[in-house]
Amino acid sequence: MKVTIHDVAAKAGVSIKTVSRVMNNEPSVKQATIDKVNQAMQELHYQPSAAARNLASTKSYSIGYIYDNPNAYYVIDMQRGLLDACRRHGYELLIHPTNAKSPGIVQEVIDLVQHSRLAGLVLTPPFSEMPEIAEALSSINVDFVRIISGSTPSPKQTNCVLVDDFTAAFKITNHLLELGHSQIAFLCGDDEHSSSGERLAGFKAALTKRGINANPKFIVPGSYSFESGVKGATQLLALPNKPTAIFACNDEIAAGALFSARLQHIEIPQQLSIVGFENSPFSRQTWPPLTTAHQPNSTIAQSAAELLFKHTRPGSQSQTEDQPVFIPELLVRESTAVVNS
Amino acid sequence: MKVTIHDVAAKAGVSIKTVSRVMNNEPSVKQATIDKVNQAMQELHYQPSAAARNLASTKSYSIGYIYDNPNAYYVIDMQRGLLDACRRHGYELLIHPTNAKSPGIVQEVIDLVQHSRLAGLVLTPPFSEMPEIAEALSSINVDFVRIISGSTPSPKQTNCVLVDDFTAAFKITNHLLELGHSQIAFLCGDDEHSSSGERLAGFKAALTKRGINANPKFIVPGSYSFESGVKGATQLLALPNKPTAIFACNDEIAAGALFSARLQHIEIPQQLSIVGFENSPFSRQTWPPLTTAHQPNSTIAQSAAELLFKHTRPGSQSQTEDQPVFIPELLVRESTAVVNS
DNA sequence: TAACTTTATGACAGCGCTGGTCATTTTGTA
DNA sequence: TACAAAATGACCAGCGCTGTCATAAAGTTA
Repeated sequence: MKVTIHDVAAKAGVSIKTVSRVMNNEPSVKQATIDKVNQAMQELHYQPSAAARNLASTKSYSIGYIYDNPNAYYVIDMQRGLLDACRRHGYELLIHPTNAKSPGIVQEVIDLVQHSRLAGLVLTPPFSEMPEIAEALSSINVDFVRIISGSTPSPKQTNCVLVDDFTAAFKITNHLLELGHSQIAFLCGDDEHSSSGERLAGFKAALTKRGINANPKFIVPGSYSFESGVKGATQLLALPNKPTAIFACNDEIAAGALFSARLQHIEIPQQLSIVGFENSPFSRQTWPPLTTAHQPNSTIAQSAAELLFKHTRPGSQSQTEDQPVFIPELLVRESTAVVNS
Repeated sequence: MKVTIHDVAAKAGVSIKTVSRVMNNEPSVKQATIDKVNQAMQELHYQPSAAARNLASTKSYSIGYIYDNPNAYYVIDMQRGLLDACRRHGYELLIHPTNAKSPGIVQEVIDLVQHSRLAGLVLTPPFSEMPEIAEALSSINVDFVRIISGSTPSPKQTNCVLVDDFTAAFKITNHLLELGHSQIAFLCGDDEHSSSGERLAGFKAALTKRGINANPKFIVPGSYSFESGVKGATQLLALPNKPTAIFACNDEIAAGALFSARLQHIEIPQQLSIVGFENSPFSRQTWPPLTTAHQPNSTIAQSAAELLFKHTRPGSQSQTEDQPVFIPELLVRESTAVVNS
């Protein structure tokens, strides 16, 4: 019925303490024993009780995920990845949607951590980019992993999982360049999100490499929303020399741009190519479906959780503090075509 | 530092057993004692250890939300509502995304409940409509609340929160009728989801009331997906006598229908009106934005959680088993217009 | 092969609380 | 004043796990 550590121990023919050792990958366990125990755990579908571990141990077995992201698909994917990692390690996940801009946010986070005795926290934008949160967490000695935009592991930014928006944007831009476009506009996301800056930098780098210098009028500030895409594209398409392609900082913006183009009876992709970023379901449900960059959010989340567990677990000391890097991949669909000059 | 039940007992000058009695509001405790203990708890900022209680007690202090819904916005809204209710009552929320069609799903749910010692479960479609889940849960004596499609509280279906898809669909159809449409087609969602049936029934009822009998060719089976919408609409628009309006069972289907119409250069809403259902963000990000029905998911979720707590708490016995009913509201946007005959 | 050092494993006591069983004290009532 | 009823405490087991320390198995040396 309910399988406990005793069942596993019995099945593996060892003591419960040894099972515990394996779970916590403590040293001094023979490989053969580890295998035996692992197999028993698998066969019995054993799941350690977080409650019991929390009670018995000084350390805690739950981690938190704080978020304030309007993109539900992103959040759901993150949750799934975190949950998977947690299940594997017998941790619990505490989700905490909140408002990042609330004045008492730092205290709120501290209270949450202390009250729920969290082992650590996973932070995504905007929280991962708020220095005050990182400071507060450090000051109360709580582990956390940040998922941030960046291309190169830096020794200063430890405990991070990087999403290489720069390189992905570079590749997307190259795709456009290869289709013959040179008049490419860029619709920015929110300034506060560094992902927007990274993507813009990748965009510019690709242009520069081809000897094209970006037309300043083609770089439109905005935010990560459909509305912003509509507005930005409308502005661009009113220009005397229109761009032949638009790089939108995410799929929602791209969908907005698409919308705006439609309003003006501009055919996509014949008269205008549009690319998005993220591969959110939106990108598949526009007409035409968007060329975009796929971000493996669930995998990224898992990786973040694993990193957190590694911190928390003194047993498996990581030699070098590694910072996984994920590069979103170009996904060509029907919103881009050879330039029509 | 950490204050336990012993500290409270000492401060209040009673035994730990009495403190425990107060916390669990067991009978046979004098009011004066209750007050003394409560005061001690307050002064010490005592917070009972959820871990210890969960471990020691047969009852539990967390509820679960099992879901398998491709619609991330729906899930996020539900989570938020549940979380709010949990916070108010000092419960924890355990989220469990899974695959409803997996063969071992019933066992999985049972394992989850037993392993995590859940006080109860909130079920949304498709789980809320799976009799085997309800039976399994009843058999192991676990409380649960189902969010289901239905218009009238039935004494048989207890512990339910109802979403009145019938009435909402009736209203939407009326909107179309008022615009002069009589040739209205219906794109169904999944057969298994009763919401699809309810919406279809509401649709038919509205037609019947106007003395129109639904053309059987205009009722197209399908599923809750973009692809299904594309397919269904394509089929409809190939008919010799095309419909002048399409009622899609949800926004995704509607988006697919929109897509299909676009492919055939049919102008929306001039040549064809399309309505969706749900008011998901999709519906705002199509061109044109969809007329749809808004479902207050977060509020519905809160209501479900409250109902669950009421069950769980023997203290506040509800006189009549109430079944809250929510009616999604018509939201007119630009995908519908007066019929062009 | 004895003597000794490592390594691997097990026995056992708790973590903070609940739930049960009785014994005891404090009330209320006739 | 006597007695039943209500309120409280004392005590124990145990939830499922971890931490500590003792012990057994394996490896090493002379």
